[in-house]
Amino acid sequence: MPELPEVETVRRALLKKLKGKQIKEITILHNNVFEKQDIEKVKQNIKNQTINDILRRGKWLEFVLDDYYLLSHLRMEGKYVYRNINDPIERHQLVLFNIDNDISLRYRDVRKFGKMYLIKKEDVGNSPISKLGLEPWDDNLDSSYLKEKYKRKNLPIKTVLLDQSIITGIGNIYADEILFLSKINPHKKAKDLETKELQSIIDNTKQVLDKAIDEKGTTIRSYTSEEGVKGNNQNNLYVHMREKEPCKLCKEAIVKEKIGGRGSYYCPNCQGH
DNA sequence: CAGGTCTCCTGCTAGC
DNA sequence: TGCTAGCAGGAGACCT
Repeated sequence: MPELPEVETVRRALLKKLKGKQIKEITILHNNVFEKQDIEKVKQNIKNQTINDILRRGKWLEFVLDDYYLLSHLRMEGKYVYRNINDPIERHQLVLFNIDNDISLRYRDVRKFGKMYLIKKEDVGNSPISKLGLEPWDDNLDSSYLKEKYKRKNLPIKTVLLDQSIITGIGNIYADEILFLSKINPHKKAKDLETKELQSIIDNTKQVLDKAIDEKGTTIRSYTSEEGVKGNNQNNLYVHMREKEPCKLCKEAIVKEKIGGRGSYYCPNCQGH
C-alpha cells in the first residue's frame, strides 16, 4: 500500500523515464478510474500534452502537463508499468498512455481503487489535492499547528494520523511506526496529547519517512516502485506486521488490535496500555 | 463540525 | 487436501 515514501519513489522513477515526453493518446479501459469526469473530454484534452514535470502532494502524483495536471492516487495496489505500444493488454491494466508513439505507459490496479483526475491548472483549487494538509517537512508543521487541529479530535491518535487534511502522506504502516518511536499509545485521544508528544510525532514522522524514502519504500505485499523493484524498508519496521514478535527495544510481544477499523500494531510496554 | 458506517474491489487466508 | 466466507484497506459519500 503506497504511502508517501513509496509514492515519492515511484515519482522519481517515472520522472526519470518520462520527463519531456508527450502523451499522444490515452486508452481508458475502466471509466471509474476517472470518476465524475467526462471520459471523452479527458481523452481529447490529454492528447499531445507534454509531461513537463512530475510532483508529489501527500500520496498523490501530480503530472505537470502543458494546460492540465494529471493527478493520480494509487490507493492500495496501483502501479505503473512500461510496455511496447502494440503489446497485448494484460489483466488489471486499466489505463494505457501512448508516450511519443514509442512507450506504452500502463496503469495497473488489481483492486481498481486508484483514481485519476485531469484538471485544468487554474482549477487546482477545487481538486482533491486542495484539501490536503501540510507535508511532513513543511515549516508550518509545529506543535501549535497540531494542537489546534487536534483540539476537538476525540479519536485515537492512530486514526487521526491517517487524516490527510492535517498531515498528508502518512498511511497505516508509518502511523504505527511513528507512534512507536514517539512512545505514544495508539489509543490515546488526539486532543489529550501534550506539547512534547506532538513535537515527538512531528520529529518522528520526518525521521520515519526520510528513512523509508532512503530505502525506496516498504514492500509488504505487493508494492514495487517499478516493475520488479521492491523497497527495503520492511526490514526497518519496529512494530507493523510484527504481531507476537518481540519488541526490538524491550522484547515484549508486539500486539495487534483494530483501531478505527485499521489493523494497528504496538508495543504495550514501550507505548503503555 | 465531529464521528460512525458503508462502499468500492479482488487476492489471500483462516477455518472447516 | 480443497473449498469458501470473510477479511484487508484509503478515502469519499452519506447519515446522525
